[in-house]
Amino acid sequence: MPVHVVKDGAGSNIQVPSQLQRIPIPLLSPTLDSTGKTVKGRVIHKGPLVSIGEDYYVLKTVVQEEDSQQILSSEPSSINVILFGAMAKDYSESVSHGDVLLLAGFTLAKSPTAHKDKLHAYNLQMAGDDASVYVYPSSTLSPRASISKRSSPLRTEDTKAVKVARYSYVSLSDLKPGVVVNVYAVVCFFKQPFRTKGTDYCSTLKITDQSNNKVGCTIFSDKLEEHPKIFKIGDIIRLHRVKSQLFNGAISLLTSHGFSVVTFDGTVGSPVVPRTCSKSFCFGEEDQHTVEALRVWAANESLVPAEPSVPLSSVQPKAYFDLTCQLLAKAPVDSSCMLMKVWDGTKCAYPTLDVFVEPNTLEGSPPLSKYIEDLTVNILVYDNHVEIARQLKPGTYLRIYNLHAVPGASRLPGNDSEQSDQTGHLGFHLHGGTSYGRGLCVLPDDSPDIQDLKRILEKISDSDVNDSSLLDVWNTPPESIERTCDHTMDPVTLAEVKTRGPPQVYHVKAQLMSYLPQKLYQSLKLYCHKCKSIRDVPDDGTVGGMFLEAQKDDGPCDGYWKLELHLPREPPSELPSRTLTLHMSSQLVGSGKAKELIFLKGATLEETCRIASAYSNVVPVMSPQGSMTLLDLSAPFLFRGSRRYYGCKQCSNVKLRESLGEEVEMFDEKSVAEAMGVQLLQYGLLMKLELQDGTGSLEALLWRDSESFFHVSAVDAAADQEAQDRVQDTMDRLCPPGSSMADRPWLDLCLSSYSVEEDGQRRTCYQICHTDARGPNPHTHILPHTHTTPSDT
DNA sequence: GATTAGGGTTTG
Repeated sequence: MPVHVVKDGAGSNIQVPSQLQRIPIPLLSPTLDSTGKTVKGRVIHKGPLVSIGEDYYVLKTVVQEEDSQQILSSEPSSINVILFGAMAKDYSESVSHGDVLLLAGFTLAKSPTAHKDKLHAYNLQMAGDDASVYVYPSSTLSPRASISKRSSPLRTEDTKAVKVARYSYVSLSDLKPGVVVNVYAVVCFFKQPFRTKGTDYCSTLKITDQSNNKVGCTIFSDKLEEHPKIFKIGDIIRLHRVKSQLFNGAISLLTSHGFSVVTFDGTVGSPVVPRTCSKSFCFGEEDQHTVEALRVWAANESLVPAEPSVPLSSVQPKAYFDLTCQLLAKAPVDSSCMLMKVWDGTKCAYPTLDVFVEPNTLEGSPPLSKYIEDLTVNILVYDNHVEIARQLKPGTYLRIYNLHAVPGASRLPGNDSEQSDQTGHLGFHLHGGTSYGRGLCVLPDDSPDIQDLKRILEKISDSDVNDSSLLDVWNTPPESIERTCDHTMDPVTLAEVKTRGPPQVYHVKAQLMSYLPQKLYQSLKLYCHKCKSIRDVPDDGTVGGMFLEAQKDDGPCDGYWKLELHLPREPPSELPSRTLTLHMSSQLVGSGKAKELIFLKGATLEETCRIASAYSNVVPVMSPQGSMTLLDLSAPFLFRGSRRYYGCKQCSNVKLRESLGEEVEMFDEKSVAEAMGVQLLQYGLLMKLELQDGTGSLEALLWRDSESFFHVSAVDAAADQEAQDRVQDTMDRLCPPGSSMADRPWLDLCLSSYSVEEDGQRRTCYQICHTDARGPNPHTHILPHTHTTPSDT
């Protein structure tokens, strides 16, 4: 057989004649006696098998010298090889592009195509019994082969095959123009592949090595997977078959035919794992050493920034930075802009831009809680990056390069109205173009750069609690989570809890030593989603006083349908009778919904409560300048049955219009508040519990999950005696008045730790979550007690 | 079958 395939492994019985003398391709000339000579090269072109008569074939192929950088010759390092007869057929069936050949028994003939193909002036003709082709298939260069070589170094056939494939690498200081070479280097600048005006994607790199030469490198390929997988400066790159050339007076490298690339993480001491799409690449001990040496060299040169990216919490306005994050959701904005919602588990120190998109255009789930929403930032991705962003799946970990934090972004695609209160907020833009390496890429799941991030984000998602501002978590009503501690975690002692840093979730068994506030009504709070402020629920004395104050204003108020009641003052008052007025929106009267929304002017708190029991929505008002307005927002703005609702003084922008309510379909506290420009405050229960378990004691807050802890809704607890009793019952059971610790029950608690910043100091806080204090039979522990409520005062 | 780009901020 004139074509011999030299297989890897012990099964090969082909011996390459050892007495052959190898001639580099550029040195081949007709004066050379080819007897006993060989040529070695890699197949860079394989033509079709051409039949020229019965059972007679011709095939043309091109091989390229493997070690050409060592040859100083004007002759090209690639040569045409013409195979004749059965050998052509054999070759056609057993040789592939990329294989390495050893050719023997050839003759040289003038190449008729040299002027056209710029290859060697002569070609090799392979015919007759003397001609032999030894083939080292590129698949024998697989890592498997090189591993087996390492584990059994005495297998000579293996060694031969690998030896033929061993590459030599050139220092960047030794590059001569016009030569195809292999190099190992450290990446000091890179762009993710971008579309060219031609047919390919292009990666633009700058690389360096121990010679300290910095060399530009341009990689073209129409296949994205063939591009180097570079994630950060300092990554190690190995390039095979790149061509050196002069550009602007400097040497640069360009992909040549059959190029390949492998990259490695540049961290000293980390495992040397090749990143490549290639199924057949050569990697041995020597490569391992080369990578490690480059890592150590780069570390000593301080080429590599300490951190590959910047967390959102450290981002400053106007900065360009790299971000490592997880994609939560995305939505097209227009043809040249895409919205990506991402997070990295840290909170941006500046308010960030909100971007409105139609919910049905959003791919991926919107943030599951107010807390996660507060950690989520909107990134607008423009132009050339949209193509890449479009292919991303929510959940993917990304690195975004040269992201721009734009302060005071005010105009946005898609929604230019209602942005007025967002001026000054940071907007994140991935601008079009690729300058400064601008772009984005997917980080593989096993990337060392995301392992910590993954753990943190999963922990936040699981516990759903962890914030520098504890109150941010409020907006996740427990009934919408329905998540309880799964109790698969082993309980830990309180002493142990205190030794670990946040954020963590623990399962503990503990007793309640004490709690605050002792007067339960003081635990009722009003919370604003928007400005995160929290305030106490005012007592009836304070609210009643505000109603009396509002009565002093007794002016007219036109434009509404009204019913006036003239009431005498309590004797012995000599003041004239006062007027109590029921107003209704004219529009609602017209549409038969008049009773849905009543405005009440001149009433006392007590009268308002009585009237509220007959109408679904009662809004106390006054009209100091002849036009209707709400009372001071310290007072409830709305009465619904026994429930009272408050608005945020800071965040409300009250506007009562005559047509108010006409657009409202269902009248509840939310829609009424919205129609009047009131930012509705939410009720919550806030308590501080002192726990102990024999190993130590610990203060934990009860806030986010207090409603499920007590089986009570906070708004009911503010209005309803029975709900208040339930809270008191629970506390009396956990901490019976006058009891000793021995009498108190042990609780199974789920505890979240999180970090809070106060006056520049970080402090660890704990919150009880996912815990049901009332157990399976909530009504079995009703103990006699006295209680205090807001209306008692 | 050659060409593409050849680092150095959008203008939303």
